[in-house]
Amino acid sequence: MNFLHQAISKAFNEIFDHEVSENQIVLEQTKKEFEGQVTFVVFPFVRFSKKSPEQTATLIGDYLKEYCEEVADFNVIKGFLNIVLSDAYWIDEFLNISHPDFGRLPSNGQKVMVEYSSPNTNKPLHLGHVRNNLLGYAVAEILQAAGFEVIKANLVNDRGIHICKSMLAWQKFGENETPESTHLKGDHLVGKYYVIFDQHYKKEIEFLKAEGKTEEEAKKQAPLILEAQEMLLKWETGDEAVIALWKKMNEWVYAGFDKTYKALGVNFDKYYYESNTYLLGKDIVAEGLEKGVFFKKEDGSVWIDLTADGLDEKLVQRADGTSVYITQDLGTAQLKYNDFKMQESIYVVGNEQDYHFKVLFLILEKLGKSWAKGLYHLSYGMVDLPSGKMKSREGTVVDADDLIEEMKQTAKEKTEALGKVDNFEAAEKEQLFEMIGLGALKYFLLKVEPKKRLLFDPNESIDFQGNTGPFIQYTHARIKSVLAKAEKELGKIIIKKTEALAETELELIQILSKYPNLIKLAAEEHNPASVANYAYELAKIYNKFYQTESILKVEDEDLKIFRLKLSYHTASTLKKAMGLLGIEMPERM
RNA sequence: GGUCGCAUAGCUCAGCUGGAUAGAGCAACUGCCUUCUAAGCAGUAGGUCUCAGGUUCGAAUCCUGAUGUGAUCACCA
Repeated sequence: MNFLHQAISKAFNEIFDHEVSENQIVLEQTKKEFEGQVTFVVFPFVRFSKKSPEQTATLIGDYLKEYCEEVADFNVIKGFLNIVLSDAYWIDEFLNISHPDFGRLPSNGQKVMVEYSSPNTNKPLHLGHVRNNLLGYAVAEILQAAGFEVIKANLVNDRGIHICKSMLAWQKFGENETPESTHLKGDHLVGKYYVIFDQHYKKEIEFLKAEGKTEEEAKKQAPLILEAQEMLLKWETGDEAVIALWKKMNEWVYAGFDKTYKALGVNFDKYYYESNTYLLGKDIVAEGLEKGVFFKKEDGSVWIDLTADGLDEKLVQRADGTSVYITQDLGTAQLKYNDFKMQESIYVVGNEQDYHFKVLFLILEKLGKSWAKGLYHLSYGMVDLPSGKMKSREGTVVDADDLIEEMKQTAKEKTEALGKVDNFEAAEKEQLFEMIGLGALKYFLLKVEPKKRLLFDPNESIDFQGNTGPFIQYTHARIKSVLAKAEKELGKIIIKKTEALAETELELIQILSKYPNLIKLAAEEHNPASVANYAYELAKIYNKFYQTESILKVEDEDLKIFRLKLSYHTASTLKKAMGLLGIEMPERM
């Protein structure tokens, strides 16, 4: 639409003798109820034109119609200049869409890291992690499509008191159970012992309280927690038996996670392990002290004063010299940068840690790290149940593996009920159920803006109709089915289309031509939801087209080929867009 | 209590950087399969965009305040 900006700018110059730069001119899409495709709102400019809005718009319209061959007509309603572009223009636009590289933005030479998933190794993944994984993956894919070089990173939280709890419980009550002996996924087995720990721990607390201790005392003095803490110390000193147990159980968890990751279709280029990074950051603490950014209290603990920035004083190193959470994050941030020298670094982490990241980034900035401005916390809302927050101890978590399995099952039931897959091979059926089930789940989680909290009702199955993944998948399969019947024609080169474009054809070309800009915006905003919503819009418009115009049965050969090509590019754009969300598209369903 | 989010149809959500009569889906109701896949299409009904001020030609959108709701304010991660 560049030519319109130029022409309108020129029009102001020539008609009203006033400079209006091109970037002051905002064009928007014309509302459906009016004629035209592009609207220019003249209200902000009437003070230059010194004419009524209607007159201003009409004068500009006349100018455009005369000097722009793309402008076929216009109409003016109040201060709105609605511009009708010629069919020739839109056909031309369609040829752009047909280019094989359409929608893949050229490399911008920028490197970005997306850290996501970052699980604890003491329990299996739940629905909240699923949202995190899907968001991280999608954002990474979108950035890549927008021309960035992307590194997907996973910072595994593999050490600490939580894993010691599982280890201890297994040691005490596990009777040498293994994933093999129990046929449990490793992460679930370890998670089981995390729960067992908690149950025994609670009993001990009750016991101590019965002896007259306060809740707080009881929590600190329960033998199990003391033993777990002792185990952590042994781990830190490299005790062989503890390390061996730790390795064994972590391996179980990783094998389990790998399955879940695979089922979700996510992947990583780089793993960081907290057991390797938890000691990092002390150099940075020293650096901060030297620069006077940090200060030391009498007991030897190190702090930063952020009260001038509206935050609090924050501890960055304990009196005994050990690291706290933020210490290692400072170190890890530096490590990541040293490894990749990326311009941007995104942390996909829930909004419960907003404050932490605000502090982390601010500290790095105060330390004068040139790369600190490229840090970004992609904060997303929690996934809540109707009963409130998910709590592992109360058994109200929605387990990721269970959910994936249920989605496949539901997909199977719904698909078989429709009776369309009776002639499918068994393997193709299975693949299809998986695609549809996961498509429904992923779309459900990604169509909502990340920062908004999400409500999931386990009693109400995720929809397969309307604004859903399966609807878009269905549209794709439908197109593929038409195309399969016209393979010969598809090879033919376009297109002399002389007839006027049908309304739905025009709408399709319009939305398709917006795809590259959509990718750019979605990348800037780190927002997969806009890609999801786009795919839905596109599918909806296509279905309208499909319903109102015939494709294979039209007499006119040129028109038929045009519509086939239009269908083809719709399918491929749907597939591309949904691919960025990690959603696969079936050839038939 | 301090700080930071969020608030749009009964429910779940869009709303393109301030524009025209605020849009979808689900749920409800009505039509459309001897015609390219009905997981579809077309239609009816459903709104004081939480409230009150302000900014301006114009506000769901920006500002201030209130209310509701969530997160956070650990020498946990």
